[in-house]
Amino acid sequence: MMNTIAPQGKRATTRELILDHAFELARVDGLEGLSIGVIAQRVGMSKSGVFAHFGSREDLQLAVLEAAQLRFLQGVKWPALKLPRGLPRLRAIVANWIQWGHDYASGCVLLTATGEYDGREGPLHDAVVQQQRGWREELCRAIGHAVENGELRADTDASQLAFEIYALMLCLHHDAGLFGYDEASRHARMGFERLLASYGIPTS
Amino acid sequence: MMNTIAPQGKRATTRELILDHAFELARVDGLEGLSIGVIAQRVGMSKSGVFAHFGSREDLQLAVLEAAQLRFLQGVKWPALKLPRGLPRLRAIVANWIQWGHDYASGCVLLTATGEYDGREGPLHDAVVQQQRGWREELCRAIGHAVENGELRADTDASQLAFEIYALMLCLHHDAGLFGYDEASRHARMGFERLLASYGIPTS
DNA sequence: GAAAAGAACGAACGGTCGTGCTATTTATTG
DNA sequence: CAATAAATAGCACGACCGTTCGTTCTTTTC
Repeated sequence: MMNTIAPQGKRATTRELILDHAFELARVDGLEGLSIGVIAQRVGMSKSGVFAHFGSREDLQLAVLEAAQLRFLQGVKWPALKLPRGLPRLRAIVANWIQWGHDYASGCVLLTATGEYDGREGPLHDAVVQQQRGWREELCRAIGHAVENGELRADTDASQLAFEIYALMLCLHHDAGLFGYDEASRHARMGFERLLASYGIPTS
Repeated sequence: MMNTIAPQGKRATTRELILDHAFELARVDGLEGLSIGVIAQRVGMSKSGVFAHFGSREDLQLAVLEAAQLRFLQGVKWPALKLPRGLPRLRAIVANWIQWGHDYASGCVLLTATGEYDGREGPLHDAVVQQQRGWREELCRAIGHAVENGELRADTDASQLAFEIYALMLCLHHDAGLFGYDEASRHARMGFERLLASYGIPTS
């Protein structure tokens, strides 16, 4: 027989186990600080055993980056999709994002990665750019729905508002890591409310 | 005789030469990516020659961090001090900051450093925290002057506005590195104007 | 249960890292 | 110019890096 219990092959299972530990390491040391030896130690495997799952260190880094994005979407985007399009969903995205900032105040792989690869070339740079561009577009789309619903001013520049929301979240992570999450999240929340008030329909 | 030409001892001169090259390297690879061997190669010295100027790699990183801050203050803060306190100076700070984002779009040592050390411990973490805290306080002070002058609303929360300004600058660097400076600086400038409009005295 | 396939191990390679040493060269002083 | 001090070079060490390769152990297939 083949699979009595395991829902997926052993290969995929340990691969995810490796990625779990690699993800935690990358949160602190960044993708560039990842070391196959250290990962192997944490997982309880040999270096070559870990290495065999990814043809190279770079492929491992790419896999960790992808895993990080998956977790971000799971925590921020997907739950928000359950809410109706427009302002409710946009609010949910931001709320989830701020919560995400709490869980990962000690280091977010995605943000660290942009800092590590924005001035370089290669597959990792490209992956980061594509990831960031994609998420920004999703943000613009959510804003667009709110405009269509008449919940935000019709002349709203979606990319501008997306920039400003993203800015708040960046600074949230920045401050949460350095000064503490509580004050940072307060600032972020207030900033977002101010944004909505500014871009919202004036309640005559 | 001693110093015929050289305005300062040879030691200080080559030390600054080393820091120049190290600074450029750190812009791309971060402080954690600095390597004494690579620096020595660029400067045209031996590894041990470079090493002798700083007792350890960590001290070199600290020196680079300090040099980076010096340049930031030179480019952003000091020129703004020539303007009168209040809104003019605050505007100058932001304008210089945005310009700084242009010159260093390919990587800012200070920002990279926060990402590298916010989740760790040690002298570098402490130095980064102190640096960031100091600059944020300066920002709050500049905002406070504008409030005192009656150029911003009396109920302005300086730390909140400082957060929002800092957020814009963070996202400027973020986007400039990934998507290009021009659009990013447009967004940052518009965001700042919107902030001033929001916190400013309503022109009755 | 035997045979084939897959996964992990262990050792080793070439390379780079930061860091000590000891010379040797260069600059400063009397 | 000679003497002294400072600056740099050269070399070696131990540690870790990513990677390769052949072997061993475990799992799947017949």
